[in-house]
Amino acid sequence: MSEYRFEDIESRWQRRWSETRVFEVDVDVSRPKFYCLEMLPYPSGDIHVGHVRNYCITDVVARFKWMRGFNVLHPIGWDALGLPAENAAIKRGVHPEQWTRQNIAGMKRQLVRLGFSYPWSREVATCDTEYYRWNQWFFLKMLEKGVAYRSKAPVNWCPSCHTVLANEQAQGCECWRCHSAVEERELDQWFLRITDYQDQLLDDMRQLTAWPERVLLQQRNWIGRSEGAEIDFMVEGGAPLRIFTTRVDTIFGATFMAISPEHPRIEELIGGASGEACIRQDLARLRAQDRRARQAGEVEKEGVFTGRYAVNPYNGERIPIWAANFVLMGYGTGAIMSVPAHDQRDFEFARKYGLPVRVVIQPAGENLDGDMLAEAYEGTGVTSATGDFSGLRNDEAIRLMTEHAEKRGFGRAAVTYRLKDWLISRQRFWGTPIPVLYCEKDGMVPVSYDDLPVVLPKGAPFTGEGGNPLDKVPSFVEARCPRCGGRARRETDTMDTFIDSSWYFYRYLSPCKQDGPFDPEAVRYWFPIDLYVGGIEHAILHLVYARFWTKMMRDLGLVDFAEPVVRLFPQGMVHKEGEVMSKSRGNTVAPDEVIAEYGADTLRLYILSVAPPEMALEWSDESISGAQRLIHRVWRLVDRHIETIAAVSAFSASVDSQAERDLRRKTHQTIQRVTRDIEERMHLNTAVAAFSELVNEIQRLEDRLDSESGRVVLREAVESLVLLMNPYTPHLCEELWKRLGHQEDLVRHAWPVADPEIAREETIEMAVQVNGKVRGHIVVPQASGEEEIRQGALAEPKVRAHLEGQEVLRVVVVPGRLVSIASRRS
RNA sequence: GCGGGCGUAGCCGAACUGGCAUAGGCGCCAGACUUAGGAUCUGGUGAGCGAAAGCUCGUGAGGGUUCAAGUCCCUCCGCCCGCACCA
Repeated sequence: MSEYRFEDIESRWQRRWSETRVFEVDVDVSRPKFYCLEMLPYPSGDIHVGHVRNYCITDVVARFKWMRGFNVLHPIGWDALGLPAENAAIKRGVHPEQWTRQNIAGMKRQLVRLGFSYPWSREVATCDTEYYRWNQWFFLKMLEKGVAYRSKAPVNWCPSCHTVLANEQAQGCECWRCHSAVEERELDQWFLRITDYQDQLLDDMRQLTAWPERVLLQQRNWIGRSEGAEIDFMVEGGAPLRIFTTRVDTIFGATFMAISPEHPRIEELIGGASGEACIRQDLARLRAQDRRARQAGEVEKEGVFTGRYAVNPYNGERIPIWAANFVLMGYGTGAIMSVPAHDQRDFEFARKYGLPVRVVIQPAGENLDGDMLAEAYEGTGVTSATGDFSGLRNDEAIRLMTEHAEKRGFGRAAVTYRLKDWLISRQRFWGTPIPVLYCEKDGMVPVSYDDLPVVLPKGAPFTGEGGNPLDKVPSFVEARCPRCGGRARRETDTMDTFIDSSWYFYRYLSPCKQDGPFDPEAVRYWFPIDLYVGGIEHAILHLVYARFWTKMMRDLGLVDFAEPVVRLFPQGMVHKEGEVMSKSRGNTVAPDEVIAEYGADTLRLYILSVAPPEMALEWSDESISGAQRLIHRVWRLVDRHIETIAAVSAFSASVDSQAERDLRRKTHQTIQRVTRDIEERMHLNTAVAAFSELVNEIQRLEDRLDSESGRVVLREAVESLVLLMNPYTPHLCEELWKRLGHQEDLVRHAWPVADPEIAREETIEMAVQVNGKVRGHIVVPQASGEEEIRQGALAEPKVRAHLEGQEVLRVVVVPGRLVSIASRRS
């Protein structure tokens, strides 16, 4: 009996896969393709079993698709630019590139050790100059089209990361990377006009039928499309003030206006007011309130009267203009009409400052009084006390009142979005240099295409102080203007690394291409991505950017479709001791130790068997022994039958004993189950249960299979098992396959096909219920008719006993399932 | 507050369109084989009652629809995730 030595087996097959380049693929129009993608990992150092889970899922699907005859692209690369490398440089004095390359080498070794089916010739690292040069190329294209632009704007600054952040990356006023509170700064920065695509990003969600609804929902919320109207209120002694509202139907109930303390016109409005100094002091206090708490509505509503009045264009009413902390400059126009009767925020504010509350929408069958209200009424109803617009259903009022504003020229229907343009400048070194120059004479000048790439310089000082190290490299900063040849200063901001990950899946198709970011022919063949597996935390960062990027490329004429990913599959997190496993929590389990003790196949099988891939998985060191045992059982099973099995010829003998029929049936049922579990349902864990059942069944029957035909059946069962398990435990299965006398690599071998005739049960055991309780079982032939089953059920002794003295009211026969008898005392 | 998800044995989890709840694994118990076992194999393992056949209860709680509910509907509880003064 031979021993299962996973170190030998796994290293041998890993070597073979590498030497025979078995996972390398090319465009082959004669075969159907499958593009199986996992999210680009950041090379932080060690991978933990959380990452491993992601890659196990795609590896099972990739190997399965191979065996189903697809031409499978399952590439991997590295999200290799970004802050941690630079922080490591500051801390330890290693260059970010060196740190990154070392980490990549280490992680690559781990991935190879896990036996994943990657075409390594397509490996891409975004810190390769040949990668990021295309970031620069895209940037120049976008600059030409006006998609990239530079603008001064209030932006989010992370004091700990020493750089600005995009809106998406500072949700809840917290830095997505380090969770520091971000500050607002007014800076000149580079943006991408993602807002040009906001409606497409929403509308094209219709195409994303294989994306989880919660991801689409998160994206919809983030884009935050809101339909309403813009109305200009005249300001006494000043220019009109524009507000945005979704409830123009309540405008007759506006009893004051409120503007953000940060509103650009605030100085003008308070200028010359009585008590100006006091007002200014109050404003300063409001502005100093914690930004996050203010945005989250956690601070009490406060404000100050500016001393000025506006005029409601619908009724000519004069209303005071207040500055209020609950009005945010970042949304709409930064000014609102306040309708306390119909908006809870306005209501709270009005009560605090004694401002009038006037009801103008009456709910059906009620007559609300502003002075009596305990809270705002925000529902639907009929307009009242609204002049010419009285007595209308409020949705109708919105339509008519908007029309009125348009006719009179003081307002119009308008749509507001929460999405902001993508701020891509970063004041850090380890990113793609933005390819522009600032000439003393010509101003901002793009680097010419011929001068790409603009390469990150060697020898930058990583001190952690004094801003971006790029600023301190004269050979980088000092340049010639491509237009006039005069002195120019190079832009030292680098790009957000989310740019790198917005299009890497195109680069995989032609990673060495010199004259373009990717080969259009290859895109035509491989795209769209059939399956994209990764963490849910990217629902509105990476995945919105990536969708935008493809649309932008389509508008550049580079691709002819709008959405890159057919099916998105967010895998569940791995937890340990009830918490998400992560480096920052310090509760990671490294695959290396597990592999050293159990082998890669056991780790893979365990991770996949314990929970469905989309659900959270609680890591447990104990239950891994279940996977280990299954592998040992399969190993020994093949081992003890290898000689008898190898001796039998292909299928010939007739199958006649009960044991033979039982095992054949189980074999074909298992093929059906596993195929469906992987292909249709992605229930990768239940397939493992099916493996166990088949092994159990083989062991139960093996002693009764020593005839010629028995050995044939046994061979079919064992070989099917090896084929079915191959996506999960490829080293083991390749080894067993070879021992079983085959030459071919398993990925090249066809997936087994079930014969439904063989898989079908000969007889069916059906439960018989009497008044909802199972009282007996009957065994009927497969082909029984309903009447036959019905008679059998009524004749079953235990059923008869329960029907004693009862009148049968109804008999429901569900063929193949059960019989349900309803009765009552007669 | 709004939106989404989840809640099944001691633990992880099965149960596709309503159809015998608890497949498979872990753990535990017993037995076999063994110099030995943390190896392997076999059997058992939801709760209560019972000598047994069997009966009753049982999918977070309560109600409903149905011949039949883990699954559908209503009310509530708990946990997780997302959004949140968005005008």
